[in-house]
Amino acid sequence: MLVNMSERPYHHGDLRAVLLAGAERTLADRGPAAISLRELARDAGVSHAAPGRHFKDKGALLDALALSGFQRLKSALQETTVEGAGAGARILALARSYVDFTIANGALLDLMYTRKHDSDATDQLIAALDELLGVVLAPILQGQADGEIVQGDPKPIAYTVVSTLHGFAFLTADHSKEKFDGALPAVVHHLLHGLTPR
Amino acid sequence: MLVNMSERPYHHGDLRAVLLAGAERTLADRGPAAISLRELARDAGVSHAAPGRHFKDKGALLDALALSGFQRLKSALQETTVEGAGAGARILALARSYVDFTIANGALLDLMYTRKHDSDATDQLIAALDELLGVVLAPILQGQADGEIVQGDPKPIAYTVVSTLHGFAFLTADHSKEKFDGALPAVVHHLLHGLTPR
DNA sequence: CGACGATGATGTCGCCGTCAACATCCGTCT
DNA sequence: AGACGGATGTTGACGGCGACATCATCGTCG
Repeated sequence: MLVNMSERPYHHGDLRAVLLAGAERTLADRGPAAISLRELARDAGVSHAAPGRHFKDKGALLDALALSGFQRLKSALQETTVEGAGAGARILALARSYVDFTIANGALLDLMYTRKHDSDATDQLIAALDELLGVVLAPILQGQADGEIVQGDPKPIAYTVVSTLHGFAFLTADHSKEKFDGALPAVVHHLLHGLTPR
Repeated sequence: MLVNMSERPYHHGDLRAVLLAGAERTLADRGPAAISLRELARDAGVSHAAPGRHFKDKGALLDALALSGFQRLKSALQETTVEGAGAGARILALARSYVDFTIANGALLDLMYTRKHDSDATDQLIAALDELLGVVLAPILQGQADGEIVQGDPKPIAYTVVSTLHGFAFLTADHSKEKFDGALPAVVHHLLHGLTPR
């Protein structure tokens, strides 16, 4: 099972991963329309049809890319641990992570949410999104147990949080970072404490 | 300046609009990747290079499509007038409009937010998004004047509202309508009254 | 050691976007 | 009126692309 990484034998040995990495690079550099299987093959030093062995068609490659994006986003959110802080601080930290990911991987995030609509991996991608929802649900349940989050069905609460995070990250990615980034604490504050006077 | 709409002379007379309409149709039916200038030209009964007279390249057509989407979304939100109701009802109505538009024009909404990232019409598209922000800002100012919305800088409040609307609409479009649609009133309630106990 | 499945190479097909060169129409200026 | 020029449409060509069929090579396992 050993692979010689310095030479270039008949079999590449790592082609699938190289193609995905190259695709993500062009995605970030020149947009999704610039992703070309043939170009990726050239860059990998492989024939123009070789990618077909690893991805049924171009869409399958994009799906794999989107899926890896969901996994990384989920990891980023899960690793956002705030030691001993309250529910508000936890949600703010989640929001920061989401925004950071969006800024660092804007085009990838677009792809993640676009591939879901027309793709034969829709089910997998929606499942990945549901896992994201789960990551947000946990701190809410904890917050309810601690009396820091209002009681009631936690799912609509999670929807509210996820909606706001996602929507705000989108605004941040589209406009210049400066314009919105400073607004994040205020937005989370309004999310936590409401828009109506108390 | 009169145009004969029933015959098909050398000059089409309405090609630009026909191309846009056809593109939107394929976008909704078969996704953005299925949009082909040559196919649109065939459907319009015109030569394969004719679209080039109206759109510098394919990207320009997609930009025009996205821009028209922003204009229609803005109109839909502006026409969402709730007679004599409070700020909460106004925001709920805005949310419903946004969700309705998303469900009816999911692929178009994707395009609207994707073209912004890599396009030479980025400025126009961002300006269109800013106008959307303005549509939400107005009811908030009104609500503050009426004492129904918490005082303070209205912009972060508008960001919060827009973020939640956009994010929730996205969730609704991605998952099945049934799963999320019923949650809209609860989400708006949490947005208005906050997540922390009062 | 031989067969087989996985992976890659080569060649081909049709479609696409774009451009250049040419044709036609229409409003406008003289 | 009539010529001109800009806007719009046509024709032909070029290179790139995704997909497929066919052949070549490799590693593995019986």
